[in-house]
Amino acid sequence: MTIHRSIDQNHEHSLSLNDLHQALLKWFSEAARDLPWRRTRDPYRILVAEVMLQQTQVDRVLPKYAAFLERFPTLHTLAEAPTAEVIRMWAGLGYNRRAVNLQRAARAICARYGGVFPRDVATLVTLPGIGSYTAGAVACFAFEQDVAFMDTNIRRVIRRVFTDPTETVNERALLALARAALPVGRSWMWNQALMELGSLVCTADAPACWRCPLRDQCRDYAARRESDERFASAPVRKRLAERRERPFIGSNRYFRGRIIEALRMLPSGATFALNDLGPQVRPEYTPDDEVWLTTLIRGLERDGLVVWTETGVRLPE
DNA sequence: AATCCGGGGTT
DNA sequence: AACCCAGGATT
Repeated sequence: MTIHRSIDQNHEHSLSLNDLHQALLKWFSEAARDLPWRRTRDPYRILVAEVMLQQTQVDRVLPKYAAFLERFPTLHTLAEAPTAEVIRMWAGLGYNRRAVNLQRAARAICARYGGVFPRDVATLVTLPGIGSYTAGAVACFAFEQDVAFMDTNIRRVIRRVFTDPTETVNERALLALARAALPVGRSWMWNQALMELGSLVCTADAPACWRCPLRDQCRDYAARRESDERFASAPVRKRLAERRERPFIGSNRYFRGRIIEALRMLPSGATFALNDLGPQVRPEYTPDDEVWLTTLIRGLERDGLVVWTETGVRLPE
């Protein structure tokens, strides 16, 4: 089935893609949150926001975003700052590799492109920590290009509105649908609106269809209205109990975070001796745990998050 | 395709 | 306790 047939099929009842654009863009202009990264087209500020927002909720990013930009107001200030300082400003956001990669990207832009921000997706994806989503988001939100990209919100909205609820659709097909649905010239607002809708209305479970501007044009809503029992019962889609998430406390990730947090407390340049770091990170630490600790440190070292010398462990300068 | 990578909030 | 979240990189 072609993309256009698939989209047209949604609107066989006299509703066109243009109506879909109108409905969502109108809703966005009325309901959108006032978020700082929507008030700028500075590619540096857009990039910082997009990296922070990777797997991290808006409410948690907001205060960190302001502080980070105050400390590193431009691409150059970030590129020239000590990495330790960048990692410190990342506290509370998690996935600390993002901080290192963000600075590496800033340095690469300065080194490779003379500080001139790349505009096209193909170049952006070559930068560290920038994948297909972030590259598309920067191209669209900073340079207002008509590009489609997938994040968890856009993916969910596109699937519900455009695809058969009984079928599974792969990523490539979803991206093709998103591309075909772009309103040329207004993709900035369109992509923002898709994300805002997925975040505020078309949520993962218990979507608020009654206040959705796309309700009458949504295949998922139509299907669930057909079988009203499923529509009435609250959980739309029960999580399958297979492959459950592993406990976080005690995990590798947990202790990596503890190590970085301990190192952040140190004055700049100071190192943490291995025998002091162990008990700081894990109260019941004994010398027998040294292999366990050094394995963690090697992993952090590989990610560029720590430096390990004879005197001990510290954040990279 | 799976797994790893933080950590806080929600249910 | 399980699940979610403006993903990316590695294997």
